[in-house]
Formats: sequence, C-alpha cells, structure tokens
Amino acid sequence: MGRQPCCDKVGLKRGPWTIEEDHKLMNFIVNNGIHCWRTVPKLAGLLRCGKSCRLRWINYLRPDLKRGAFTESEEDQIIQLHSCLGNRWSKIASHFPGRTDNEIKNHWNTKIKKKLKLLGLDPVTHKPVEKIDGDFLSKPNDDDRRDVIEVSPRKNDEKPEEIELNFDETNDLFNDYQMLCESFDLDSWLNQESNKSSIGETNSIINQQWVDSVDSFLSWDNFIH
DNA sequence: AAACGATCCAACCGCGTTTCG
DNA sequence: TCGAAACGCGGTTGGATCGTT
Repeated sequence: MGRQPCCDKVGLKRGPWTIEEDHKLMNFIVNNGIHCWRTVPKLAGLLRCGKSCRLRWINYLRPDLKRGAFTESEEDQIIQLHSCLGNRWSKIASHFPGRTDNEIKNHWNTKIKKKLKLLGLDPVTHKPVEKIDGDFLSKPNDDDRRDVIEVSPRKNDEKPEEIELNFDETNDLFNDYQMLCESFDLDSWLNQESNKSSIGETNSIINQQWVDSVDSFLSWDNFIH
C-alpha cells in the first residue's frame, strides 16, 4: 500500500481560477498554512486537485510575489545564471525572491531568447550561432554582416526606425557579454544571496505582515486580476 | 471597424524524484 | 524493502490581449 491518491480527477474544475476560488484558497492557507497539498482543496472547499492549488498559490497568490516587469539587472542575472545552470528554472528563480520559476521561464522564452538571438548568440549554449562544433562557418559577406533591429512600430508605408548592427558591433556586444559572464563569480554571488539575512526569515516576516493585513488591503469584491 | 497575426502568460501535462504506508 | 502516490520541475498549450493591415 502506498499513499492515497491525490485526487480522482472526476468532477474537478479546470481552467482559469475565479476570484471566489482564489479567496477560498488564500483564506485556507492564511488560517491553516500548508501541510499537505492533497488535503488543501477538500478542506478549503475547492473542486480542484492539490496540484492545481499548489501551482495557483506559488505562481499567483503568494504574498511575497514581486510583480511587474523585470529590470535590466534582473535580466542580466537571469542570463548569467542560465549560462551556468541551463533550464533549471526553479534553481534560477530561487535567487530572485518574489519571482517564480514560471515567470522567469516565460520571460526567458518571450524576451531574453530574442534578445540573445539579436546579439547573434544561441540561447541554449550562449555561444555565437555562427559557431558549429567549434568551427566557425565561412566568413559572412557584407549583407550577412548586418543585423537590423526595429525599435519603433511601422506606420503605414513609413520606413521603420532601425538600429543597424554590423557584424563587428554585434561581436563587440558579444565580447562585452562574455566579459560580463567571465567576471561573474557565481559561487560568491550565491553565497552573498544566501547570506542575505536568510530568505526564510525575511519571508516569514513578510508572510506574517501579509496575514495580519490581508483582509484590510484586499477588497475582494473589487479585486482585479 | 473588422480581420488577422503576433505576443504574452496562466495553467496544464507528463515525467523524474521523493516520501510514505 | 518495495511499490504507489505526492511532489516538484520543465515543456507545452490555449486563450486573452495587443498591434497591424
């Protein structure tokens, strides 16, 4: 005999969460904490599986979530960590208090990947795309030595405002990026992050403050997703 | 104003690992 | 010790929104 099943999947709700469901889940966790995700939906009165509740809490409802756009320095750190850790999003996210692995993964796939490609870098290997198995392909001709980045939307027939990066400029950017990566000491940075007054301690304070004030600052009737 | 395509992101799926009976 | 379920993670999807034609 192993554990009891997480859920029977019959009659369970799927898809986007409603405000009412969010409220139920938050109220339950605020009052009871998290001990076993399997029991959470049942005790909270939700027709969801524990897995779905866990995801909703982690990615959306957690009080210590930092919302808003990623800053440039956050992006740089993500790139640096990705070059060391690869697609281990939860590991990367653990160094950004208030950011979720899902959020970082989405940001990587929608923004940073493109940014690296524009720099002529392979987002997987962080190496120049011209390079295959250690050998550079033939020297690019003049047409190939230009990357064009549109920086403003086109209006009708108007010529788009563009930044032209020739091959040498792209290389300069890549060199800068490599220097940044080389000068980045992952170990000391990780130590520094973990020494920051212990994140768990900080989070518990934040949680407590949030729990104390949750009903006063959240007007659920007017809650906007 | 409508149609279409691109982009974003919340949520789901499936798999490997961990935990428990 | 073993097997089944829970957990956690990374990949993928689908719907909402935005921008362009």
